[in-house]
Amino acid sequence: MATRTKRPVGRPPDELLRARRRHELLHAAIEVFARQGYQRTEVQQIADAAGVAKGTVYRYFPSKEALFLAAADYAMQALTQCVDEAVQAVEDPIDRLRTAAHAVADYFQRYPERIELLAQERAEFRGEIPPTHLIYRERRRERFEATIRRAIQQGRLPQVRVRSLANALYYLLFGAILCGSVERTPRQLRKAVCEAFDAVLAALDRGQPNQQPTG
Amino acid sequence: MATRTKRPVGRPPDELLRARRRHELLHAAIEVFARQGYQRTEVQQIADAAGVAKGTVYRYFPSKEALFLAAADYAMQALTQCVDEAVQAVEDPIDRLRTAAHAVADYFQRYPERIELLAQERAEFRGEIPPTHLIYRERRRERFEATIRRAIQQGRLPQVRVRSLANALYYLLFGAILCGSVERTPRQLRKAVCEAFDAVLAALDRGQPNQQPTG
Amino acid sequence: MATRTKRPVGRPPDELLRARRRHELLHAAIEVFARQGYQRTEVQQIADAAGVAKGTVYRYFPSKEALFLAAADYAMQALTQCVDEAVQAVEDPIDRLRTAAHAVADYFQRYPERIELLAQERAEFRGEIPPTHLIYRERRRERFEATIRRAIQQGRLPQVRVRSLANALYYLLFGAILCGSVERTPRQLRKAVCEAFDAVLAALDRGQPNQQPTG
Amino acid sequence: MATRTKRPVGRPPDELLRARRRHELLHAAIEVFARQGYQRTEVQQIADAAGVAKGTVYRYFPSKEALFLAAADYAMQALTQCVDEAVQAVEDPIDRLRTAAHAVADYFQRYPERIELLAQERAEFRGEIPPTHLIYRERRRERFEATIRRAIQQGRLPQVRVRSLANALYYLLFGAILCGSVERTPRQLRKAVCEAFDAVLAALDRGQPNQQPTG
DNA sequence: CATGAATGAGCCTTCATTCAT
DNA sequence: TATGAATGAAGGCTCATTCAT
Repeated sequence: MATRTKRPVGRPPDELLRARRRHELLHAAIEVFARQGYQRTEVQQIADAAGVAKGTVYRYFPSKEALFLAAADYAMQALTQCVDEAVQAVEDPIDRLRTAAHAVADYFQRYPERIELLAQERAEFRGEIPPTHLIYRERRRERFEATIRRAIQQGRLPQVRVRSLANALYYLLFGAILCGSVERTPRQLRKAVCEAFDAVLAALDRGQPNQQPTG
Repeated sequence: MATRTKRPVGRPPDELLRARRRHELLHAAIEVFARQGYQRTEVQQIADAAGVAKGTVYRYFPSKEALFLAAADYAMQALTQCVDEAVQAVEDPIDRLRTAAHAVADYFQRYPERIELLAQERAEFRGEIPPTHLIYRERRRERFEATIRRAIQQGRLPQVRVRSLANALYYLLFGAILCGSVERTPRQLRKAVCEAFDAVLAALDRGQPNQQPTG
Repeated sequence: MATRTKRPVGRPPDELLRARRRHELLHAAIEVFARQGYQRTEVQQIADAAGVAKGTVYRYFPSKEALFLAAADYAMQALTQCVDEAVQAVEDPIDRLRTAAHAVADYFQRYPERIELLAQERAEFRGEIPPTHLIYRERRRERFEATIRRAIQQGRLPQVRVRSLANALYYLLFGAILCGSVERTPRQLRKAVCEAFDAVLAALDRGQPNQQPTG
Repeated sequence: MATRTKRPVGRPPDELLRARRRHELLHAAIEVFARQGYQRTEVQQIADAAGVAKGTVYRYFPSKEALFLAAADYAMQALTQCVDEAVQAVEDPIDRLRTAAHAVADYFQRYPERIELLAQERAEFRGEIPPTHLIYRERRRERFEATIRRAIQQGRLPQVRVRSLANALYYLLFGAILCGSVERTPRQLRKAVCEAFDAVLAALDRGQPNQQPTG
């Protein structure tokens, strides 16, 4: 009944507006969740930060929890993208590893709050959902291990199990980010992460000198 | 009202009782906080787990927060002790490092819940207090770096900055514990942590083969 | 934006459209309010049921409350009409009473949800407005009591106060509808209402057998 | 662990206190729910009326809904008791019926608000739970129908189906209470209910004059 | 000292209503 | 005129903390 012309032929403007606002909300959420923690954050504060009414938040995300997880996912996706771009043109496997690590360090120097999202996610939702960062790790694992395998084949890295070494480097990076962000400025964080990673990489590397210090 | 244990003339038993109950409360707190997370845990649940009334909890700890921090501190202290004991008799520096790492892995295999305490502490109280584990790290840093320095002097580890290498190994261990505990049994966790650490250590090590596999 | 039915020169069609839509909204409202209750019903649901946008509802009714009351009134008006039509040609006073009661039963067998409207109206708006059904009762009271008076004069009903008997029969019918609708199918409801009313009527009736069982 | 002497031997005081407060809460709930309706009532208002904090309400009833239903049940139980007591010593079946109806009228003259509870219950929770008053009706049905059967056997009531007549009288009473409470004082309500019931009873009654007007 | 009933601030979520397009 | 995105007041329920017994 009733002949309603829903969504006037071309609908982009609506969709775009909606996407933009969703984006704004995510950014506001990252900012506030990161600064105050999940539990200490009121949805009203995020609404304020985004310049909308509280009810509007719920038009875009069904719950505070969903908003948080979307924010965490957004942050991890952005990180992944940064790393992918940085690594893209790098051929030498050892360089690739270092470049990737430095891209991570750069990212968190630029968005230091987002580290907290990882920590929050783990603490609040452990058990219910697998941490976002581990999901993204799995998606990249194949490529990551291939790089390491190549480095070993080229005699650049010692002959240890690829999986173990890949895990170790991931753990090192992850631990450095989490620990390093405590009582450090973003700049110091970046330095600490790079130094730790580079130290191990340098120590592991045997030969063919084609690594230039980055940063 | 009938059989009430009125304070017996000598005070000591009271002191002992109080210490014992505090101990029980800490264990109950670790157990429940670790299983459910700080925010999702009600003080009543800890009281139940400890077999006391809720009010009693507040006779031993001024607040839920203080109880949590005391529990986290307790867990870290126990970990420190385990590592100290394990490392005590080991002379060879590389062995010392591996032994320490394995002691950490053993500890968290035995008390896997306690990993959550670290994560919770970071997420909930970041900014207000420095994480317990970093405090304990600082206390042991001197000794830790001394071990590494010795290994380098003996030519067992490559010549990179001690501080950087020490940090890197700490980050690696910390990251392995935190990441490794997700979707793994305590046994698998231990294996993953040891493998990652050993892989790096083996890769770093130059020479004098005196490492026996532990565990 | 392309094919928009701009107000055609003569206004009538618009008026008709408006009336039709108002009608559709009332039906949708009856349906949804009856099924879910006033408070549990969202205006959006009625808009959906009517196939219009939520804002449109407010172009026809100033508030949710007004919409509900209009719906209840509509239902009672339809009932009144049914009863009036059924009773129109019936001469014998006892038959008129029975016919009226059966018309009510028929109506609610056909629109069982509408019983809920009566219940809802009473519960939600008591005190603010007199229940619709009592308003309609007052309008018909004169005629109703005249019928009873006639039956008494004809010696068909015992000599009790007309007002009391009229009230009693109304209460009986009203109570039967409200109670009878619980855990009964519409068909069973009709049967229960008719049986109860007929039983009393038969018990009251003295003589001149001209009642045929209806339904 | 910990040898706690829970509930000091005799526990009456606690239990009594709890029962008393539960009682107070029920009365406050009846009062406020009846005056304002279920939805328009805030739990805080009931807490205020009972002189306790909001949290305390939730120590006695798990939810607003449960509180309401408990209140409705309480009111119906009290009604049942009043009727039982009034009817107890009455032998003559017609008298029993009238006495019961008058007891109901008396009860609602005394507690006119409680009528609203019945209306509210029906409106808010229809479908989820059977109305309290119908549950209590079922429990008394056997006795009620026995009385009517006896009256018929004694030739005091006409020979119509017992079940139908019992239902009819119940509906009449129920309808009278619900309709009669609108725009009437408690005193007028009582009068209207009694008159309507007595009118039908008088009209039905054949013979043996042993009914004295009550009230 | 231990208890656990009472407290009340706090917060997520809903949804009637508005209004720019 | 119809739309539906935005608004923000409202309220049920939780739970850390207190304190009379």
